[in-house]
Amino acid sequence: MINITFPDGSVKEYERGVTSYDIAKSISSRLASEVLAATVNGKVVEVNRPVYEDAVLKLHKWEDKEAKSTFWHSSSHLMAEALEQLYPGIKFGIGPSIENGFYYDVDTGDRQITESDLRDIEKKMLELAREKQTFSRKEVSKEEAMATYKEKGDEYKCDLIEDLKDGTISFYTNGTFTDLCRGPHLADTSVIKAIKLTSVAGAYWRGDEKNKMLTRIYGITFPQKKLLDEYLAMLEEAKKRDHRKVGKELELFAFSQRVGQGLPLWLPKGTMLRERLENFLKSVQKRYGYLPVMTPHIGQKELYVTSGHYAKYGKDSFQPINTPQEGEEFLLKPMNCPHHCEIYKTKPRSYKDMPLRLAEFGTVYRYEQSGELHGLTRVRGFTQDDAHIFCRPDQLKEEFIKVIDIVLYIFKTLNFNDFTAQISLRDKENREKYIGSDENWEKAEQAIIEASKEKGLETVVEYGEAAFYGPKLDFMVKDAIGRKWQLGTIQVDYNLPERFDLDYIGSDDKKHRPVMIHRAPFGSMERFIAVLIEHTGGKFPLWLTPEQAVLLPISEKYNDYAKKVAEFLNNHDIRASIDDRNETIGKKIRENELKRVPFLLIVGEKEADAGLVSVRKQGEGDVGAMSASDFAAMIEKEVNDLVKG
RNA sequence: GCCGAUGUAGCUCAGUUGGCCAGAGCAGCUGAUUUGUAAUCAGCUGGUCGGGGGUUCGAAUCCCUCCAUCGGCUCCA
Repeated sequence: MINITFPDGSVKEYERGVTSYDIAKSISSRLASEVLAATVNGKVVEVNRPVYEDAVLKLHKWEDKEAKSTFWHSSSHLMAEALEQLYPGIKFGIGPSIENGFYYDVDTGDRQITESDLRDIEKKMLELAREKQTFSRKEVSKEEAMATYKEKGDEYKCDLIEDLKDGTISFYTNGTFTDLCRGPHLADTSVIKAIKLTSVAGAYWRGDEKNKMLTRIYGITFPQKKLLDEYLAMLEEAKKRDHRKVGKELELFAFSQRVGQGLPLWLPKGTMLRERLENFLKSVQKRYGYLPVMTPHIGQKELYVTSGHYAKYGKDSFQPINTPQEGEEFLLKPMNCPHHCEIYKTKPRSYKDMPLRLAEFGTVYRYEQSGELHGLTRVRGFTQDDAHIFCRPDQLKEEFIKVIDIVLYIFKTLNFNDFTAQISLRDKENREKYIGSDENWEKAEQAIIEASKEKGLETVVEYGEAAFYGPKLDFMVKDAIGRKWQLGTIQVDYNLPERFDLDYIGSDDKKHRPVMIHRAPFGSMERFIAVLIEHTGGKFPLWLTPEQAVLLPISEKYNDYAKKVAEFLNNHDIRASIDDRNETIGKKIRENELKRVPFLLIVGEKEADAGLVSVRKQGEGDVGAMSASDFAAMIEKEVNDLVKG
């Protein structure tokens, strides 16, 4: 007999070799039918795997992420089986579960799978799922595994086996399909009730663009049809918040083929919103002792040769601008730091001047790959809310902490609660990719880790994600459909001060090298606003929104009264306009609601006589009549509360 | 850059297997209406069917090419 410990701490005795399924059944048959995977002594396994020793057990139903990943991983095997039957001779790469579903990378040879084929594959999968195919596990030797795939002619699997250790290799078989796989899997395929293959895409084998491109088929499955419908409905809802769609509807920004790919045009309303954000950050930065600077949009090639960026990105970027002068070359600036370094050098600096914090909303240009451009989140011309902090090495951590404070304050004010903080360090194996001394890297990495810890930031550490000149702390936020984007960034740099030969005179009257921190709390205005749009669905906080209130006269007779009220509100710094079109009040309300105006002020005979406005609040409807000055006071208070937060 | 898809009026979309001057709704303009909390009515204007080339008696529709957009991959100073 063995002892099984449950999550609530209770312990029960079972026969040696009992399966998680049996255990679930001993509790209730309903539970047994819902259990998809189990964690036994910290390892996720299939429910039909026998347990031979005392164990801590957790049974996973659909709600658990362990169950979902098992479910989706098994679904990818099911899809592979369907593909193999529909396209004999197809070769397989990898087929993992992902955050929402699964994919499988396949090499279809001469044939091509396109989106129109997905329905047939889904149908085949459902057919196979209904067969109640079991997933059976078989441990194999490396030699045997290799032989199997050599015979099958599947070079991708051979490539994978190459990297595996003998004795850790297993095959899983469901129906006619056998796959090299660590598992775990579902007990059988019958629980897969709803299937949606979502898209086909190209993906390089092993993520390396030098390798062959395989066909990646994405899909998602559910144990109930209802769950799939809900998922699809949720995606539809998310698409309505897409910043590209909302940006067009609200006339915030636009693109023009003639201006060029990835070069946004800011429309009046978008520009005003952006200016408000800039002013907000400027006022915060003023409190934190930043000094504003401005630098040109171009710089001599020599500037970037000095910074090292030319060697690294020169070929893959916008090419130099030539002048009538023979041999003279300028580059569009891809970042502001070199210019700021030159500002640092305009006069001798003392240790007493440190830290020096130079801030600029600097517009930069980067030739991003055409396939990578995406709305406002990935563009070729954008404005960084940039600043460079030049400080003494002993001030590094403190300065870093202050920057974290600014980022957190901004996120809080704008209600970005769901972010992740990522510390990006060097790739442990490939240290030659980075420039700068080992010692400086070590110091910088430690400073970031310690500063984050002191601020109580929950962080994830990613190795190999650092910039080539230094480690960084990034703040990532998800967009409407779950894609992660980097917003705020804080980066330590020992490299540029070296390259630009920056120094300051210390208290010992000797020259010392300052440390540099690059930081941008928003990241870029473009990307930040894109994410802000998707988070709010275009219903911006009152202090940011382009139009805070629109006056809606019931008929032309009340236009004059509306004008008077609007003037009064404008004098109180409230952004109010009049919709004096010759339309019904119903239509004006509808259209201004669709424009996400927070307050609609309806004025007709009653209001004009009593000197009031009838207030209709976004999302709440009619909230009653009040005087214009009461309304102004209400707005003023709400704005102040939001910004001071 | 790579794989796949898409591109018809300012916007959202119809347009059957190639075949009469390419359609609708919204927006815009003109007029009527003077309105009480999510679409008043009528008329009019608007399209080199993404650009270029080809096949054909005939192309929005088929083929080639370029551009842009969308979903991924790679990249992201």
